[in-house]
Amino acid sequence: MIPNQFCADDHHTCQTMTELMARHLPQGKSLGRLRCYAKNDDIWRPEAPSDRVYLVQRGHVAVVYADAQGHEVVLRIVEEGQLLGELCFCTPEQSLRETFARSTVETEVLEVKYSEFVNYLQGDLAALQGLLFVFCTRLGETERRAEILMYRSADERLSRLLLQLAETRGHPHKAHPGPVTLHVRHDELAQMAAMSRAHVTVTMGKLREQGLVSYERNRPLIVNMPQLAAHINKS
Amino acid sequence: MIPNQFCADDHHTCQTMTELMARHLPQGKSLGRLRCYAKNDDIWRPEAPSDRVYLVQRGHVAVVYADAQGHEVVLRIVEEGQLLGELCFCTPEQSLRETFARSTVETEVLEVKYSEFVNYLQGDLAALQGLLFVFCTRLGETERRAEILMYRSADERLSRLLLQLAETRGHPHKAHPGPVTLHVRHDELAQMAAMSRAHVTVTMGKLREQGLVSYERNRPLIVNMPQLAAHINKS
DNA sequence: AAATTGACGTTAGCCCGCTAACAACGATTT
DNA sequence: AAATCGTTGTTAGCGGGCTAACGTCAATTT
Repeated sequence: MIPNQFCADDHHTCQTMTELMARHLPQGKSLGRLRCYAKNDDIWRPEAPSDRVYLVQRGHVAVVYADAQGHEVVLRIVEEGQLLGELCFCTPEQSLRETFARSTVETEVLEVKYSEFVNYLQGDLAALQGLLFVFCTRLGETERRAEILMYRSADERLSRLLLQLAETRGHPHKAHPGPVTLHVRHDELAQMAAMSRAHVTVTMGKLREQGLVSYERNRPLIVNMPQLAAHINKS
Repeated sequence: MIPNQFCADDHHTCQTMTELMARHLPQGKSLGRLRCYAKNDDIWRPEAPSDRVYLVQRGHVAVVYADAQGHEVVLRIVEEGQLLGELCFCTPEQSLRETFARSTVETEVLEVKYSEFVNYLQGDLAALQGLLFVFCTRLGETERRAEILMYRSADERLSRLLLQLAETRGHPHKAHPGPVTLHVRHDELAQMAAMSRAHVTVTMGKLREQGLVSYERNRPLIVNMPQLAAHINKS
């Protein structure tokens, strides 16, 4: 009943569980409809009703908030196997999304009507557990994101962001404990750390000089996690 | 089964539900133990195990993160009737909290061991629904907080923060739609908006000149919500 | 091969917000 | 009444990060 039993003692296992649950959710009943999007397509726009949820099958989706001036900030990146949508039972069908959901690469999603999703959940206790996992993981990530943004120096915000990204979506290097690789551009980092792209490049350059990260043109970013963690605790 | 049925179409109703659920959670079984704290007491510290959850009966609790230099940021304010604790099933008993929970006024909390909490949830479907509500509300608030922090100008961050606070914990003025009152100090605003206290005072002064808020020494803060919302959309 | 595109790199100048320090004022304590 | 405390108000000076505008380099397109 309570997901605890499925869960080891680290957060990473929990996140894996979340993805598994999400994968199992609708496929048994062959719910929904498969949709494909090219890079930079909008999956929804602010004026769209939030009457459906999505399961990302392949690719990445950024949830983006844009203010009146068109200033955009990335609220979240949703990856393969994860749920996408306002997962809130308080503001269902009638209300509007107030964000963009935009594919950052070529992406396939399974689109499920909200009412069908709810029906499915009602009949399946395991699905409810899965949903608890999703909320749990999302909340943790979002709190961490907010924590990062409260730091005022660019160095600190960027270092902390890289650490979080490395922990949540980094691919470890063949059994080495330290470095993990990330695929992320400077302008994406800028939107996530609330900095300008130019200053991200400058700051990343300094981190590279210190050996905390390494990257080159068209090479993945390698984050040296233990050293970066140490850097944060004494800056 | 699905909380949707309990829930009207606005977020405020949902939040009320959350509090009601939290109130009903453990009291039927007389779980836990009542504890009292004076102002500025620590309910937990970073090195404490996260083996229990709390229900705030009276008062306010701030969840605070402090880095190595003692720089403190307020992650959340938990109010009367709300759940306090790492509500995550992934990192239970063994792990440590990495934050402070500190009463901002005289506070009473009901302390419930994590294992008892889980037992209770296993037997009570309504409690599980309540938990879903809690997650839902928390996630929404936290995302909004992160969104606020991504803005770079002090004016914008502070305006948006005031609007959020007014929406989530403002007391409306006798049937007037516009202004709501808040009890919050400048240094608290500073910690939430990631600014210095001095600059909060300066910025608040400007907002006051424009008639968007009004306050005086030892008077509650009055936020003029519609005008403030308009101010944001054209700054 | 040439042109175009997309991403990283660099710099000058400016402005915002921080630090630090102190003043003003009300409330509470002694 | 005097002193202390907590909160808001104010300012000078400085530094960090932004804007804007370019340059560089590799990959892709034509």
